[in-house]
Amino acid sequence: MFSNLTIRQLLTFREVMRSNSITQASRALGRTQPAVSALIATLEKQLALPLFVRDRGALVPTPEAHYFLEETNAVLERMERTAQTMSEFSKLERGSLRIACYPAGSSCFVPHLLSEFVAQRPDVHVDFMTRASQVIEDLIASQEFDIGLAITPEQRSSILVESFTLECFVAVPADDPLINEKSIHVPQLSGVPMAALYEEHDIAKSSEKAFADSGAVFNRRFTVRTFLPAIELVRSGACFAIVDGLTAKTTRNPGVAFRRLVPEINNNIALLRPAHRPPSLLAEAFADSLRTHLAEIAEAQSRSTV
Amino acid sequence: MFSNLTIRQLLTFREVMRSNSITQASRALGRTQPAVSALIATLEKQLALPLFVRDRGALVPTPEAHYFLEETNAVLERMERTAQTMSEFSKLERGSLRIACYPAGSSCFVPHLLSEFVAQRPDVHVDFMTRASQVIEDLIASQEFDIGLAITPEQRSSILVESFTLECFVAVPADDPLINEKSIHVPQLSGVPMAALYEEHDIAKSSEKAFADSGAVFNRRFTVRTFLPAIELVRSGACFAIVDGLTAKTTRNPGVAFRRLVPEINNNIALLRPAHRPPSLLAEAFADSLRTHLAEIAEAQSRSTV
DNA sequence: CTGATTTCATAGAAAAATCTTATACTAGGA
DNA sequence: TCCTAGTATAAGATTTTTCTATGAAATCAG
Repeated sequence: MFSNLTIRQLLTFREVMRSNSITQASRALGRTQPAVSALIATLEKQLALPLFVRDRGALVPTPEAHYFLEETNAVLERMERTAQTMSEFSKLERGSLRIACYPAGSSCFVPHLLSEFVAQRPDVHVDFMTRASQVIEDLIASQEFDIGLAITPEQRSSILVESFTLECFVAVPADDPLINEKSIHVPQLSGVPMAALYEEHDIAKSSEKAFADSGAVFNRRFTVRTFLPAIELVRSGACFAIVDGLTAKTTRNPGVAFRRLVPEINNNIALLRPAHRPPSLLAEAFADSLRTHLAEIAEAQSRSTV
Repeated sequence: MFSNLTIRQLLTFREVMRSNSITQASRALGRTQPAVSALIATLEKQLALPLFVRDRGALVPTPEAHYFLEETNAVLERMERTAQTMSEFSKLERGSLRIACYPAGSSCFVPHLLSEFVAQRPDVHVDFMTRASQVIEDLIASQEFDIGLAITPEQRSSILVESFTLECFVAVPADDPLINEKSIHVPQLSGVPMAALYEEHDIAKSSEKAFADSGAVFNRRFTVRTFLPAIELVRSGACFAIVDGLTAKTTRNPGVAFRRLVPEINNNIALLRPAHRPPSLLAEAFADSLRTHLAEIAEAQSRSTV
């Protein structure tokens, strides 16, 4: 019914109303006068009413034209705003990003990347949530979050998983003699007080198994939920800890050093994204950033292993 | 910047979002599938972002597409409403009409035409005002009203005047013997008590002059501002009155009859419209109606004169 | 696993819309 | 009366849109 109306017509009409002249409007729009003349004529035919009365060569808008101008302005303004927003979307200057992250990545790694990512983008909104890895799986599967970082989960059709293998490190107090070792062998930690995650956690299980395999005694002195407090315990000299690679990589505590463990314990973490739904450009971009940095860390660790 | 976007694109996009399929959308829109496919491709290029991800042949909208759909709906709805309104304008089903009318036309003539005019047009709003003829001139000249009906004014460049000459009639009580005359000669009213307008009024002046010219005595018993009360005075037998043609034509009072006056007194009334401004379609249409009926009355009277 | 069906994309041709150039007409000012 | 400024119209060129035909990828039924 009105699908014949075009934005072009509205823009032209608005300009003609502004200048009260077809010739001037044509100049302002960079077109010729007959083009504008024909366009207005078409518009009048489509609306089935005169928009201008030609009074001695001049153009006088009818009351209907004034009404139509108001509507035209409303439509064009909305279009302009929309186009602006879409352009910001495409330039990644606007949008929202929901990120769910497991504790090890939440203290430093992801926040650091995030702050870099949003630095030049004042209109990007971020919803950042720290949860246990198992919870993050669900948050991603249910599409409540765009990007998740967690311990690599089981394969699930509702989640796209990109896994990275990081190595675990030993957190050593700066004033401990072991600080001079390049690598620490499990037997060297036999009986030494340790801070470790609760027993069900992969790293804790792997650690205890490594000790058992080496015939060493795992002296669990502290059980923690995340490695953050563990680092502080280590710093104070109360214990050692076997921590995940991300924590080791991102911790900046002068009282604690990280040394490689022999045999190595691996820890798989993954970038999670909802399947069955295209990502927003922004999510895509930030996922790129995360992916790149995770790959870099994994690469650096595996290289130094060789 | 966005002038390349067309309503057609928005309509097509909306349909594709609705059906989640280019093929179905093309069917719904009565176009071919490649046309829609190309149109969406163009749209994605213009917005510089993907709107759909082709997931195993199916079309899955991106988050940006969902946002764009909301904006699209808002724009299209507004366009639809506007087009609807403009269509109603063109069919004279909607609009507003400001009418200023002098007293003689206000009691019956104009209201009657008006009610007929708006009968099938529930969305037409009317602002009707009764004022003295001199005031009406200004209301029209200042463009506050679209249409005026008043005693014919002096020529003014800000007012378009269409004048009609009506004849004045004698209002006779139904029980008076003069009721049997076809025409009443001025001398027959000599000394008879009369109701007349204030002395400055054209009709009053013409009447007194006619009496003077005939050597008859004008017995002014009542001075009134409008003829409406005069008619009632006549009905009660208190007096006679010489009233304008419009009042005579439109009064439906069984106690009063109207007879032609010899010699005749003319009364010029005019349809007034603001110059330098195009009329709304509605004003134009109602002016047509007024013009037609006034011409009819004038014609009928002048015919019977012959 | 294979053939049929569905869906989207692409290419070239056809059709439609839009623009430009050229020209005519009108009104107002020197 | 001529000149200027404005709009309308016509014809040809250009651009955009659409259609037909076809190919490629995925789903589905057997």
